Amino acid sequence: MPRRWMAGPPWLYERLHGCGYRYTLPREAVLQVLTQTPEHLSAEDIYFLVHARYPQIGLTTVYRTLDLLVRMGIVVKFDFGDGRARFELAAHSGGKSHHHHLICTLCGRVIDYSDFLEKEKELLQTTQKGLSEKYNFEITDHLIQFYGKCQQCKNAEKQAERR
Amino acid sequence: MPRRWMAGPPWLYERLHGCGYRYTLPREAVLQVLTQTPEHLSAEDIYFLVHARYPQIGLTTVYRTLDLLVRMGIVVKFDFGDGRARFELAAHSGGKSHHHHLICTLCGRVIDYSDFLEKEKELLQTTQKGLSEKYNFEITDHLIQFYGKCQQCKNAEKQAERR
DNA sequence: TCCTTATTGAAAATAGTTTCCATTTTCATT
DNA sequence: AATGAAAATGGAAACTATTTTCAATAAGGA
Ligand SMILES: [Mn+2]
Ligand SMILES: [Mn+2]
Ligand SMILES: [Zn+2]
Ligand SMILES: [Zn+2]
Repeated sequence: MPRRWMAGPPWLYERLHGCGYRYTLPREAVLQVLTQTPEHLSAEDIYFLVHARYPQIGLTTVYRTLDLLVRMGIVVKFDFGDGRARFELAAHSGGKSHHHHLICTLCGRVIDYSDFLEKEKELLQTTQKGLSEKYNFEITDHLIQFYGKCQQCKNAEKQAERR
Repeated sequence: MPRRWMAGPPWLYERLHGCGYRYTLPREAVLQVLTQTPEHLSAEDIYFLVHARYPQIGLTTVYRTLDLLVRMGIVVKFDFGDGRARFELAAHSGGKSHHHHLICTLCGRVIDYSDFLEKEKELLQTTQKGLSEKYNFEITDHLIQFYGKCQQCKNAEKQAERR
């Protein structure tokens, strides 16, 4: 494995070492892919992109690396309901800032949105406070997703009707 | 297969026939299990419960039946992130009324809650309207879930610390 | 009752992810 | 720079929830 020291973001080395982990090429490569694409990549997507430059890196290691990065809070894992996990760089690690997702149930397209976050935050605070009091449940995370039909699929549907 | 006609709710027969489907023992049995347990059962859970009374009914059929009931809107399918789907009777079919879920990330326990629904509805309406205008996305469904630590797991944690 | 067709059950297939384990690599210590 | 203990890797095999296949069976209209 070629040793190209610290071609990745400098904080990665610090971050890994701070947690007692080692700085390795697969970790750098996976993070690089996540940094360069704003899309919601699956483990396999990431594997292909990593593999294009570093053919020796295996799918297993990509899975392991993603798991590590998620546990370290550098990467966020999503489930859009199509049976494969999706990964996105966390906001504070250079990813897109706080947002939620619109998911087309017809074509699987995912749209990031960050409108109405103030209103959302309001609900979340009220709800979190109320629920933690009522159920003594300590809320650490939340998931808000909208499902529906995207513009493209609506158009395609109209086309089909017209014929 | 013993024929015990319509031991299930009378509307099931109508509902199935209305859609061109047949009234069968597996369909009745699966629905019965879902009616009798308010929990969030997996397909396998349901299979075991169905199987206890009707050993000839197979897991495949349980999956198929659940899929059918979900498509008909009689049953709702959830994903709590543990890799297996969960099923719950839809509100208008005799299930619990509209609610969301608190999920303990330590023990997997799921708590139903239906507080703050007014505030939630408010957010949903604002968001749905705004997003459908901005992205021309037609929202048909939403998912709101909270993750965290349940009371029992918090207590267990304290116990562990104390020793 | 008869006949068409939907439904079923068992086995095999699928697909994403995880585990196993022998080999390689990292990096703190010499 | 060399050493060595521990961490990390990659490929194969295992795992697990779910789906597909297909021959046999059952539902229900005629
Ligand atoms: Mn996103
Ligand atoms: Mn519920
Ligand atoms: Zn679409
Ligand atoms: Zn718990």
